[in-house]
Amino acid sequence: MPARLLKIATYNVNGIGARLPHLLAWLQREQPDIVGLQELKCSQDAFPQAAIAQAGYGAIWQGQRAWNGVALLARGQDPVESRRGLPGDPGDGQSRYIEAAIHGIVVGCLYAPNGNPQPGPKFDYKLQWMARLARHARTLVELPHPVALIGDYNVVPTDADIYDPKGWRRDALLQPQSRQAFAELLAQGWTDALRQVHGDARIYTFWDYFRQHWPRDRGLRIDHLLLNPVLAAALRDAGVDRWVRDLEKASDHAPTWVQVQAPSRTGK
DNA sequence: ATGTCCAGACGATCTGGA
Repeated sequence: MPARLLKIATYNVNGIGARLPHLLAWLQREQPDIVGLQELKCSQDAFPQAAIAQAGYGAIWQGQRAWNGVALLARGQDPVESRRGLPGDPGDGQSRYIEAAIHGIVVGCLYAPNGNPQPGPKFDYKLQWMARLARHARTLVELPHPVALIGDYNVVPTDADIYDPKGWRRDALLQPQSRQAFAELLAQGWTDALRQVHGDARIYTFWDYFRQHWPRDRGLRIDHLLLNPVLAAALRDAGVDRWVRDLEKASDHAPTWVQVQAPSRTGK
């Protein structure tokens, strides 16, 4: 019997109010099984649950007025929520993490802080948040079932992940401390799925709105799917749905995805 | 400093954030 494949995707929508038509068109065409969304930029009450249910997806979300906001969508089922918010700072009111079991996989959806300008309090918050993420990730990586940590990490891991590292050298996304935080996750045993599949190929997931960067393909790779060893063994393909970035009034990010062999229902 | 887009606000343009 052929193995069933699951598509897991992450998409920073940059405002779900402005981007709902794009989101629905993408769900219809690509039929991802598991979706993490970031930058909803909507209050908890304003999330378009009815339209997403109509498209065939159950959803959980953590909204926030105007900024941040994350959601998880599950094709044909409801996510089973396991966590809302990163542990380690009860005073952190920013909506940046939500986690659930979907189709037999534990999925954490994250929107890491941008951190600009650096140095400064926003950069300090970015590094503290990444340290909290690392502490939580350590509790997930060695679990005996498949786990994915997907989202906008706001980190360009290496100079090969950006069109112009010199032009961005002072940006928070390229700082050694930011890159070290990402590298520490990989050192725990997580696999960077896009790099695993594509080796040294140029891959971008974000093209800012300035200076016609999209038409000139001047991008950054900052949306990542990290897989624990159990799930990495099931990895079959990975990619970026660039056609979504080419739509009129597009988000500055494109959906980024992996295809994995579905876990067996009996478990292991 | 620049570039562009989103959401919100005592709004018919400004601001903060990215």
